[in-house]
Amino acid sequence: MDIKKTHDIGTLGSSMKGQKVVVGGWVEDLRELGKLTFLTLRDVTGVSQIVVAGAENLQQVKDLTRQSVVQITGAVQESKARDFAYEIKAEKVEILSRAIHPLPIDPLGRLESGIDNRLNARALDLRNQKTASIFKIRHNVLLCIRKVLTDRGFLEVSTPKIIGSASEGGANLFSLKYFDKQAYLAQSPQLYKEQLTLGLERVFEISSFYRAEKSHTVRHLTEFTSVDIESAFMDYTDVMEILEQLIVSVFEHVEKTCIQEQKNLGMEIRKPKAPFDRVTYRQAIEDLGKQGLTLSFGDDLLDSHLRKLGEIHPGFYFLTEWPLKLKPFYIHEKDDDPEVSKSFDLQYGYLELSSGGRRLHDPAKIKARLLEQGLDPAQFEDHLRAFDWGMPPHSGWGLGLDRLMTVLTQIDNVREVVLYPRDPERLFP
RNA sequence: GGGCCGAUAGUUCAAUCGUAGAACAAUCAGUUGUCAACCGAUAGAUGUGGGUUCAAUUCCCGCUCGGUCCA
Repeated sequence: MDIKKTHDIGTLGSSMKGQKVVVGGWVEDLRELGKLTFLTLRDVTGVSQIVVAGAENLQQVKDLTRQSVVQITGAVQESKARDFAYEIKAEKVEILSRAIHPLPIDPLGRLESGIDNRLNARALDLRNQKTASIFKIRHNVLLCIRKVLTDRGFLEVSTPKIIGSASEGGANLFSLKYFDKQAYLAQSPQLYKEQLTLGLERVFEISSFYRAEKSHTVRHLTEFTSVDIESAFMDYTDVMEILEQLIVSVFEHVEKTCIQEQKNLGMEIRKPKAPFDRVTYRQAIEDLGKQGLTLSFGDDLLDSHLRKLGEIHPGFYFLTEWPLKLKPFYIHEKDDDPEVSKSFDLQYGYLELSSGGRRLHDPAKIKARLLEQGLDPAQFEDHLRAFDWGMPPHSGWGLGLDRLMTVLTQIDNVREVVLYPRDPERLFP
């Protein structure tokens, strides 16, 4: 049987009256009126109405279920329907695949199923135009990120996800058996991307990373997508600017290109204004002190603190110059204030979207910091070797793509914006 | 790991210590212009183990699963 479509539904129009077409798609809805049946047929490009008449064709669609796959051969004609400018009068109806009934969720979303049911039937959930819109937006976000970074002279790279030693200290790593060796799943491309600056100067990676944290919240996943950049000859303020411009570009791009998706989601994307506020850690704890939350220099900011800061600074802002001791071993200290680091987080309200900074490039300093943090420099031998081969001063950041998606789409739960999310409980599908 | 909330029909919800109700979906009948079609009929459910009670879906405890907040 020939399954060649002559047209995608989105390419049809009322100007094609009388033209014979072959279309294929999923039965979204069907209305039987005795000697006449209307089908609403959807493919990935759009939706159309099919009119079925005649004893033989009616027999074909008599026990047709919603979401079944059909191929229609027919002619385009004018429609009297309110919602369709044209329709297809079916000459031949072929059922290519039958959907069972009942389906585990209502893919039209007329009755909105709970997230657990939808994730259990995720592939089907994508027939819901609201859900599909999220992932069309995600595609456009990725497209834009690649374009912006490429235009800035960054090269896209892929680093290993199976790693032989714990890259930033052992906590929170998934371990796995690698034949007869111990291996781990990478929680960040940090060490690799730093090394790559000495050969490629400016690199970025968009990839999944893994964190074995038993956090069950709307913003944590054990497998998440990270956008990472690392650049030689840039200070932390330079990569902050790149991040800021990237965020603005992403919002602008989606605002312009995803009109229908915004409609489907019932939301409007509004481009944020650059520059974002820059708030130093010292300023932040001072502000918190005024709100009755007393902190000393060196205290980490808890969720409650970040929420309060989020109230003071709604939207995007940078939280900069953290105490060095709160930062990983590879972060550079400030020249005039060695207690403070050349580091920043990009926040959206209370939500941390990105973390970055200037990195140490002097191997002696790195070794000292490793010891300070109770880590064994011998474990980092492979990494440290590269620092003797002409390691340039460099800076970078990692951006949580899934979290950015929740901000962009104004959706609370990060599971909504990931096709098959992994959290401490969910391993299937 | 801890707190709070929850688990009722395929789905989304309601109710009750004593016959568990609706909407959408389904099945059957009718309908040649529907478009979240209409119309009549039919069928379909209290997560799991224990306890209290004459009686538990309802109250209590454990477990499992989910949601959410915190660490």
